[in-house]
Amino acid sequence: MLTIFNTLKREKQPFIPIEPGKVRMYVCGMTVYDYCHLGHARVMVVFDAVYRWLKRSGFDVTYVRNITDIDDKIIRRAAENRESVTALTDRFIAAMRADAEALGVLPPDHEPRATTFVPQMQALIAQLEKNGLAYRADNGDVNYSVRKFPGYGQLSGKSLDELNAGERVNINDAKRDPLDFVLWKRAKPGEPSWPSPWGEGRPGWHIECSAMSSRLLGAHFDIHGGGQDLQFPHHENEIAQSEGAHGVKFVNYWMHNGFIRVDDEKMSKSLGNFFTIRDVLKKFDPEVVRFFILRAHYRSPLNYADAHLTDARESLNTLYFTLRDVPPETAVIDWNAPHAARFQAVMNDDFDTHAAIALLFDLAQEVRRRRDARLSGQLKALGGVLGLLDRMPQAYLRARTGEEANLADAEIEAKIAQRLRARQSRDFTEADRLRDELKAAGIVLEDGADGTGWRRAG
RNA sequence: GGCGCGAUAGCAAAGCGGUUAUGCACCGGAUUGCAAAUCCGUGUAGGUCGGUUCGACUCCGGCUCGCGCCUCCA
Repeated sequence: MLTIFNTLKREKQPFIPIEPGKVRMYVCGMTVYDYCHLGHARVMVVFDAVYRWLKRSGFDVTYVRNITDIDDKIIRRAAENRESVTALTDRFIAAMRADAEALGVLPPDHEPRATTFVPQMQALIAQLEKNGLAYRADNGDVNYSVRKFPGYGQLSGKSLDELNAGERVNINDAKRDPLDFVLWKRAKPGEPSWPSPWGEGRPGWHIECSAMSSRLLGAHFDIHGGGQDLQFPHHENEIAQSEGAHGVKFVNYWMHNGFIRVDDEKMSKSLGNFFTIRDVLKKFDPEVVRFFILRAHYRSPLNYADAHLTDARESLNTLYFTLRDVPPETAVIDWNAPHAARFQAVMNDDFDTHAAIALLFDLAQEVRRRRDARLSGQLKALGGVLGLLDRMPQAYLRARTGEEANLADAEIEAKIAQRLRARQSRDFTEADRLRDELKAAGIVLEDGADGTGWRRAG
């Protein structure tokens, strides 16, 4: 039985799909005005693991991860770059997909772009207006009236009065309540805009997700995910919009992943302390990054540092050493076998990939001790459930990471052959010198019964 | 100011009212020409002060420190 920690209830609950056997899941994706950073990597990888596990559990899953391709920052960045909004967003969408693919993130079933759902957003705004929840402000914007929606604050556990008491709420005369948010923004000269009953303009950010989710998944669906920072106000606003317009419950299970941190602070664009995925991939194998993310609990904060990635790399190496030394026989999972049964139990406990990976290490040690090729197949297959250990061990261990200068395979083989001759004539000084020379170049040699193997230290 | 989360060994990071978490690093031994990988073995925990309990890292409360949200942010 699968349980999910539901942010709305602040506790783990048994997962009961709306329609038996089917899961409809929506995750807030990226605003595409720059390259994705590790925080974005975490959302993609965490919910990829959720998506994979739901499918593996036999559910027919429809997974939607949206793309915000119109907003203030996009418009500003396009102007700075002297390129069109479309050229900018197309470029960064392509980059995002390349990053996702590198990290082993499966494409969602739908990746809707906000700009292709403007009519649906307008229909939703019209419905909100009809339901008395939206009003036209003096500045030409259409705003949502949070006071008119009774459940406002249920997700974030905040009451409107508590929020209003806060010191940091912006004062905006056009809003009846400081927490009212924009549904439709009146166009400024030179900005992209769409005609509407409220004049030329563009959609507010929050309405995008309500429109895309209801169109692709229905007014009421199972799981909605995203980063913790979206809990308030974005997800709170989505609830207000969707429930306010459709009059039915919006989402059954809300899931939020923890932040990536740098020096114990949130990694974010506004703080400027972010590392892009592609920068990190210059130094580390993408599978190491995926492993690094999945071995933490998805709701915990995760500190980023090169030393921690190095730690993750050494750790993942151990699993690949096991697969290298005890080649897997078959990769079919026997879910009744002890490790697989426990793996299933921990994954069913709110997608505990951390515990699942700990189990992989228990299993790996047993594989090595018993040199059991069938058990090794279990290891590879269970890793595969998490999107790990899919490569041939040698390919992983010899993979060149990023841009670092490194010896060509042929040069390495030549040095090894040279060292072999030295060893055969028992010139160990020369042999060790050659080995040290390779080691300095990041190549580790391993003398075995059937010759000398090598790998990159990474 | 309001609301919420956390504090675990050298580092990273989990679950759990009583029984080895796990990984990396370290130390001793085996193996190896020496290494690498592997195996065997040892050690290092639970911020602080109280409470509940036969028993608390685990439950409750105070304190200290750190973090997040309240503003665009995954």
